[in-house]
Amino acid sequence: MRPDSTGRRLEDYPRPSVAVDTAVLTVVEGGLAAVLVRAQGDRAEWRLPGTFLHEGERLRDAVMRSLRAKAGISGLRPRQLHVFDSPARDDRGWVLSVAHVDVVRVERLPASENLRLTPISRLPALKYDHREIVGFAVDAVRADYLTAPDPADLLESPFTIRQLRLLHEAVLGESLVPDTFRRAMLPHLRATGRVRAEGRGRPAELFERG
Amino acid sequence: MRPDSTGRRLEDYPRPSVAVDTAVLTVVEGGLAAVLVRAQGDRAEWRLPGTFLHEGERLRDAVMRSLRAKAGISGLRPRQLHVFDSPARDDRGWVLSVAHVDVVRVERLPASENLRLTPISRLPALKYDHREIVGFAVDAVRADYLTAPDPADLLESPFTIRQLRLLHEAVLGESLVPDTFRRAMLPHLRATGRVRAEGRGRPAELFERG
DNA sequence: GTAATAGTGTCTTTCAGACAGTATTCA
DNA sequence: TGAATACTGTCTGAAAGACACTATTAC
Repeated sequence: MRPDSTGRRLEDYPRPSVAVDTAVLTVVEGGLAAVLVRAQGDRAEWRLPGTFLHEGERLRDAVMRSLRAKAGISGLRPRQLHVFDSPARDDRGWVLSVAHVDVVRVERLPASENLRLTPISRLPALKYDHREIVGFAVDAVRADYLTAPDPADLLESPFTIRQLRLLHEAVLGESLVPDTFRRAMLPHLRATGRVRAEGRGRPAELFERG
Repeated sequence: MRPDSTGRRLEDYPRPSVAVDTAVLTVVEGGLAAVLVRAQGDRAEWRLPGTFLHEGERLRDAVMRSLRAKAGISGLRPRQLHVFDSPARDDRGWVLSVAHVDVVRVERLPASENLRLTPISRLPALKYDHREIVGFAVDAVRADYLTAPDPADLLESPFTIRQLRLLHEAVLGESLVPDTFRRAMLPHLRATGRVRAEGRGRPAELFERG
């Protein structure tokens, strides 16, 4: 390798281990929930799925690999959140963690002994700074759901505006005014002309993302 | 060091070099400008100030150190933007760059042969992915200036609302409606009771961040 | 029929933008 | 005095929230 502007070569610099840790969020029972994993031997220590970066690997590829390996999930669109860099954050040594978030449909989560889906309001103690990562993830996803209809593609298309509103209420953790929500979302939706009955009452029109 | 859950030890994992690169932004002549530096021997290659992480060093400390060493700036509040991770982004080897932004008053920038202040609309070719970093930085700073009065503390306090508006217009790169701007900012300001004459016309009331 | 849900029309409130009118200073 | 800038008050239009009314279904 070539020397840099200070005359030193790349190998002369200390190098941290770099990990990716991902908050996988989904919606269950009217609210956001996070996927937690635990190591085989450890009954109690829950954490977010993560892994160390492989040689020359891109961060999003490492995220996908860790989700597949640790949680059996095929990730979709991991999004970078923040680098956690406290020198003492990992007792094994100097480890930087690049936190990510990915939002997936609950049906894509496999059942497993070492996997757990927990509402974000009732998270257990998590290893490292993983609780903080969930906080970053929730903020990021909620910000997205303020403006666009179901940006994480959680709803099967087509859907009714009621389904869409219930989903947004679950993600945001607060109820929305139906009138205002309908008016805000209609410009971003395309009407299919078809309708679907949901229990009692007049069947609702079906829409697609526009 | 202790082995991790897979039985491997930290040193068994490949480790990338980790750099920090910082877009230092300021306001000159009615618009945003970025600080560019060049290495001693290189007449043409401009880049953002940056450095490699030292052993156990925190990212913000590395940013402060690089600004002091490469540009003679005492940074203020560097903010993390994004990790650039393309394996080919640095021809010296595998280098991750954690991009940052810091906003400083133009008076704090020293004059130097190897330092240049360039309006963001007329950036020259930059090394690595540094042009993209400036883009992230500009977006982040503009988002801040949409809601709060001078969040980067560029204006000496106290200031008039006209001064504040001209600053926000410079940062955002667009003119603002004076009436609306005044109404939006007043709740976040504290009146000092004093006034200041700026050329002709009725002197303007002076405010502080509230 | 009644209850329940979907969708439409309209009223009120709020706020941004426009603008007129007043206040205060310099030339 | 007139020009320039600061500030205040009011009008208009757009959008959110509230709510009444109609439409369509299950029971």
